[in-house]
Amino acid sequence: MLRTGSDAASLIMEVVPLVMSYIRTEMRNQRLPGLSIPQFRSLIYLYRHEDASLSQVAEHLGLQLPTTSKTIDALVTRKLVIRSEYPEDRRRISLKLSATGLEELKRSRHITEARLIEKMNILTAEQQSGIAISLATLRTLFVDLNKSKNNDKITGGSDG
Amino acid sequence: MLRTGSDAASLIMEVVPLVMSYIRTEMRNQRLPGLSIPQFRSLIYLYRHEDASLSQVAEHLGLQLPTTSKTIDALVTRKLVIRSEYPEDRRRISLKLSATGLEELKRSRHITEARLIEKMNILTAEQQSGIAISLATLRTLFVDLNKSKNNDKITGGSDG
DNA sequence: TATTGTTATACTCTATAACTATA
DNA sequence: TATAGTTATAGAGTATAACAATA
Repeated sequence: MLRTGSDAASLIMEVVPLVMSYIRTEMRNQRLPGLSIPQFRSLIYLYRHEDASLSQVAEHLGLQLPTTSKTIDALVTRKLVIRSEYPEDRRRISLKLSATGLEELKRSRHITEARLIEKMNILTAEQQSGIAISLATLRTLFVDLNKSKNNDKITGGSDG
Repeated sequence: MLRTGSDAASLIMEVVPLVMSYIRTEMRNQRLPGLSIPQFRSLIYLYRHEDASLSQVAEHLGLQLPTTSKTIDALVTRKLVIRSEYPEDRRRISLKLSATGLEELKRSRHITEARLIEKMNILTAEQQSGIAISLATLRTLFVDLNKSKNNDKITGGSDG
């Protein structure tokens, strides 16, 4: 069977919201207040990028600045993120994970991922591998959503 | 490189929200009021399942009944969906796409998919094919979210 | 009693517009 | 003028609880 970009696009439209719905429900069902998905994603970004600015977080998340500001604000209130000044450019803020934030990130990630891993293990090793590779490829396509369009072939994902 | 269910799960947590964010923005940026994602998904379901009940739609979408009720209500108000009685069981309602709903579904799908297809076409044919296969596999894992856990190996996707 | 669906209520996510402070 | 971020406001998406109608 020949599959084209159109098939892949159609499946993205169908499957991504489906899986998203699952993730959202899982995260909400954790005990302790838990993290929302944007909160969770923000923490992951800050885990990887020390001293990020709000704009950087917003761009990575594909959200507007006010939306991101509120999201981060909630995390600061919960003491999961530390917001401090950035002397080199006093318009900017500097964001980083607190020790508590790191713990919460690990805890939350572990619980939700555990359920996903169960599901993945229903699949064969080849299927799991194919999914990992495909998702890494998609990540390269969709990171930095607001950036320019690159027309070269992409060679799969790195990072981790 | 060996990839496990844990790699796949981790990538799902990272990439699915990323792509979701892209889809949401694209759908919102269409001219004419356009469809929200749950509305869009509801129409797709009704396109495939004539005379569905509200519960069936809710289960497919992985949403609670009141949430789904409101979503459908908006579609009925916009005359994209026809809600009628179901004489065999008068507690139920019968939902189906109107002619307008079908048109709107096609239009909305076409616009958003066109952007996705552009992105897919940055990739090689093999990458596109791998993504399509992986997503079809994921679909089989996540459809009917509230159903029992099946422990057999799954053989990829059918349907379309 | 159990099931199907709606209404009431509240909270989160998201956006745009208007604003402040800094460059 | 331009950029970084916040505040104000509004709308959509989601949930739980309480309810009505039917089985």
